Amino acid sequence: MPELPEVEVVRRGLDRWVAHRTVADVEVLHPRAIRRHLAGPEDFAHRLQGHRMGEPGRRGKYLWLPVEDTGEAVLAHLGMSGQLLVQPHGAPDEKHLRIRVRFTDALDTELRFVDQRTFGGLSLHDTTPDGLPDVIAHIARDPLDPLFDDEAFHQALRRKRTTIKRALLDQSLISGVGNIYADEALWRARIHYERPTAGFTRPRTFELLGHVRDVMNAALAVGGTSFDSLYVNVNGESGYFDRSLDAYGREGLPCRRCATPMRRRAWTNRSSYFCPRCQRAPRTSS
DNA sequence: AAGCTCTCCTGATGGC
DNA sequence: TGCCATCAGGAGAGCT
Repeated sequence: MPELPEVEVVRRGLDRWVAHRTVADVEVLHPRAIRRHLAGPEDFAHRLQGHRMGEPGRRGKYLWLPVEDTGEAVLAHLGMSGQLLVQPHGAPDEKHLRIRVRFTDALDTELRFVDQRTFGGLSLHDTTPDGLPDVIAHIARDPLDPLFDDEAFHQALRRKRTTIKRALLDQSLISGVGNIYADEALWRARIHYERPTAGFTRPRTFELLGHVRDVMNAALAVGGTSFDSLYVNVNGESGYFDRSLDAYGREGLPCRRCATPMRRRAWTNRSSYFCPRCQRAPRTSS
């Protein structure tokens, strides 16, 4: 599941293989992949044709390619299973190929959006003066953004009447964190996912943010190492980081700190993985 | 009105 | 073997 580190690896791939190329034509093979572009597939293709792509940006799990001369940007979200692949023209179509972008240059590669579960998609939007696509103005800065405000995040936690994992997944408070990295950071910080945010002390918040950044940087270090290999990491896979996970998916396996069997709990139509000894439940929850 | 639940989608997997 | 249920989950719509 692509979260911030995986999306950042994709952004680097786009920067290397797609930036500064001019679009020749766009083929939309599945309408759902373009549903956030309300004007439809023909409009999407027409607005890109003949225009040069700028350098890709990212905020949280969103990434975008500016269109150099129109003030618009192609916004991409990978959803659960989306991939952006740079492939040779002759490569066979992937089973779940949704959108193909060809370029005018002589490089023998095209950009492909492939997505099995079609939660992701591409769309075109105007950009705000700071270059952000206008539809993601509500998405908070992510923890790897130098302008992320730790103190403001702490104050927001104090104001909320919710629990910490919900807050970590709330993209308007902090972006880029999904189910996997939330569980990983909480395990590292020894915090139970149902702990109320209102009781967080400043040191506790700052420590948690440190763990969020550490686990994301560790994933980037692994997934980002080979992004210059054309067909490997331009695609949103997390590289080999899944071998390094301490919490996610480890139900029944010994906690890497205290050897207590890890647990999985149903939580908001998904799962939370945690160590029942290192991450004690708050009194209010059972 | 903030906070929570529901829904979209497809393929892998497991039970009977 | 076939059929149905379950699970994976990001994010926004919609409900309370």
